[in-house]
Amino acid sequence: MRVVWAGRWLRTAYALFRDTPQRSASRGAPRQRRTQKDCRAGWEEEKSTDRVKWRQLEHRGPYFSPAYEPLPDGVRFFYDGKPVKLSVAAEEVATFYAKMLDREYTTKEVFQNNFFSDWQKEMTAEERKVIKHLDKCDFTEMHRYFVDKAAARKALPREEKQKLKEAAEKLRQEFGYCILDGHREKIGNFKTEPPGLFQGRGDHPKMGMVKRRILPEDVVINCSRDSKIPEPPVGHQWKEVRSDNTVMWLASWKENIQSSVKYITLNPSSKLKGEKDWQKYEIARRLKGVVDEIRSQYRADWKSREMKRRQRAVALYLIDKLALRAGNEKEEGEAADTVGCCSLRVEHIRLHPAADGQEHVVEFDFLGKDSIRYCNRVPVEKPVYKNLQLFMENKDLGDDLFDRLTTASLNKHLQDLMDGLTAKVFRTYNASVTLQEQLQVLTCAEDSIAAKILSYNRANRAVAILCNHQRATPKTFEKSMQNLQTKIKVKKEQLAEARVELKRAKADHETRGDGKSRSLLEKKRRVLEKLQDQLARLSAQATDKEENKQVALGTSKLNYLDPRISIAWCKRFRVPVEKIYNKTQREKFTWALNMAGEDFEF
DNA sequence: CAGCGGACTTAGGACTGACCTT
DNA sequence: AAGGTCAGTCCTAAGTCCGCTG
Repeated sequence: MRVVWAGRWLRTAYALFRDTPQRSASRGAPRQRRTQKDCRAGWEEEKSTDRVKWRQLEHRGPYFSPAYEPLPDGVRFFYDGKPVKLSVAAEEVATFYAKMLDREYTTKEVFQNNFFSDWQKEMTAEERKVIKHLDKCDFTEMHRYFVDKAAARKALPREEKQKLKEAAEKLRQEFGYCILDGHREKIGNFKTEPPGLFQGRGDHPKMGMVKRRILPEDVVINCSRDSKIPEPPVGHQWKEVRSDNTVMWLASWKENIQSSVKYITLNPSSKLKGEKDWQKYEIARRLKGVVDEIRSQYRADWKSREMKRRQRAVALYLIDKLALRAGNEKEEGEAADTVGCCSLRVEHIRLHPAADGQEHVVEFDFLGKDSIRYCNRVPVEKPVYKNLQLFMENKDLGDDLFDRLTTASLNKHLQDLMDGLTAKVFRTYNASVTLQEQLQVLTCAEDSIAAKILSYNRANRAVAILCNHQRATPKTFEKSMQNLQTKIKVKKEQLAEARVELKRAKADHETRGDGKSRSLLEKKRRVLEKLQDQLARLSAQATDKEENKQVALGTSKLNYLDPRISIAWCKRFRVPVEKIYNKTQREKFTWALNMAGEDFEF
């Protein structure tokens, strides 16, 4: 099987090269990842060509958040009604809290407890003796100070604002770029994360903990040996300088909340990131070629005698059909309680023999990534239903649904089915295929550009819904919807008026029949047409807005939809690509922009 | 050979600033 | 000038998956 797919891969790559002769020479196709088993003799070569990410890397290191500036004397903190002058360290942490005072987040008990306990660690022994309870602390004067400061900044005269802007631009020019293999590339995040209070999403056990300041002494620099090594800020030194060209990051440090590593990395517009993006979609396209076979296999496995195999087959069905995430295990108490497919628990599903006029309905209700709720009722094939029943037998609500399955074992199996296949590839594959199908179904060649864009957004929306990409209803939604409706109403009135005028002009022309009345008639006709056009555009906008209220389109557009599908669609239907992708998005998808002709098929 | 940490992708919300109206 | 609105940008948390290690 491997050999067959390698052949397919080469053909695909070749086809891509032909589309883009100008790029192929410099870029090269993404390389297929090979396992040692496949090609033992070629392994050394693979190591040098596949794992190596760059030959030259030079940059300025991260830009550090400015040192803490103590509050002016007039800004006081009160404990139990009395002003208390805090030590600098304790004051700094207090300002973190004070800045957030108006956020609902800070009222949560976990947040307050975590904050207070971490704050006490920064206090002097004296302060600890006095400051015993958070509810006796009064940060309002501090809070007001920061609010005023923000307002003052906003109210700055134009020239001052211009100066600030120029300073920021200078900083970006200085720190925001690196040289990678001779090319100047944008860096994604060139600043270290400033200290503050940790804000996890959902019910996070660590919310409110103090995220400490990052110093050069925490930072590992990664750059090429012969490059100009970045200078640490005066009086400081780097934790380490290394030259590891098998990784893409420029600098890293360990963060103190989860003790995970944070990185300074390239911007998505960079060549290296672009190549990886391309590679991701090529893997998804290879899945298209084998997905039928994989589907028949997991169907067969629903009847397997081996429980492990059955669970794997049912989980894979859910991942494929519902675009669920893999669902790695998480350490309890370290993060919010969220799940994906493999980590689903009995409490997260309910089985209905019949519901909504359909048979074998499974109701899902769980918190997924970012504690976004996944709530869905879906009819499934009977053997799936029966298997789920079986997996739930004699279990408690808190038990794992798939107790014999891990993401590692699932991915290992997938790897055997297709080189490079993992659970998340199904999401990419199904998202892209859905976009392509929906565009096909929804687009009318005769439509106006506005109507075509509405169709595009609808296709995009179908994917976002599949992937459960939600957003909070924008705070100004009601208001802005109302404004739009008013505009529509006004436009309708104008339209009615224009109709009357056209009629009048028509009658006038019929009686008079001269050139002047004709040109007036034509003019009225044009006005009417223009108004109709504007109304159609507004209505489309309103529909789009309403349907999009709680759906986030950006995530799928940026991460799941092969840009070549959209670009091909734009070319085929004469929609300017700028209507679909803004400047940043076009930069990210540069790799695809010239590659996809109008006949590109995912 | 599981468990863990590192590296990288995916994610939603906050913030910003350009543009428009009042 | 002030205030409102919105797209675009920034931010960093939270996933996935891999490779190393004991």
